[in-house]
Amino acid sequence: MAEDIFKALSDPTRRHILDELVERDGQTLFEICARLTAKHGLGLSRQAVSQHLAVLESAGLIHARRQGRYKFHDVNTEPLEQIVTRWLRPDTPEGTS
Amino acid sequence: MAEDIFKALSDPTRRHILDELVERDGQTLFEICARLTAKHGLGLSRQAVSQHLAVLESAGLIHARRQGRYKFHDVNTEPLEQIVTRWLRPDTPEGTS
DNA sequence: AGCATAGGCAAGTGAAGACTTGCCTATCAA
DNA sequence: TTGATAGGCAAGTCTTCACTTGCCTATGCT
Repeated sequence: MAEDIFKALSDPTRRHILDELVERDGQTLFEICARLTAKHGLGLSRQAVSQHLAVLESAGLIHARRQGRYKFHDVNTEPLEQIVTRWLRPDTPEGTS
Repeated sequence: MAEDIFKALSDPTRRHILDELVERDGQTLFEICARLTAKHGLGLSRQAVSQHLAVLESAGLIHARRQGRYKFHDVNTEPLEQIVTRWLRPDTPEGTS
């Protein structure tokens, strides 16, 4: 479960999606598709991005909230702190910002 | 080049190798093999570990120094700071510990 | 010299995963 | 209620990658 975040980060497209959501939170699938194409030159199908979002969500890196026919995606960078406490600052008592 | 660190971190064995080297720096290939088997229950061939070390080195996460017939491996966690500045603390002026 | 140790190179196999295609469901507006 | 929009599901393809196997080089010891 905690190991899923590394699998999630291993794909460049998923990292671009994270970049995109950090810059502008709460985007829908179609918005993310459009911005990936426009800003990063990635010609991806909607399904491809949808699957990437599923991976990111199961890793806990984003959270999706449904609202009508829209589904908004919010980032959650908190799981990334594991990387810091695992290798960068191993002696940190697990809860220090 | 900077993106290689994510590919390097995507494999569980490579993460265990990092754990091992953070705990005890400067190990040889055979030492790492032995400790992966003993402490993590991984039955890997020497080549497998060697290839993992190559990936970690090309990602800049470890540095190898040859000495006689031994080759010692040292960790370098500095590339991991990119993850922090990319998503966790994006406004950090790129050089603040 | 000869043998053992420490490591490297390269081709082959098998599985994981990124992406597509085609079809289906749900919400909203006219 | 019809049509358009936003999203989901389930194969199928094709590439990447982890690992093995077999052989080769280099250093050190006796």
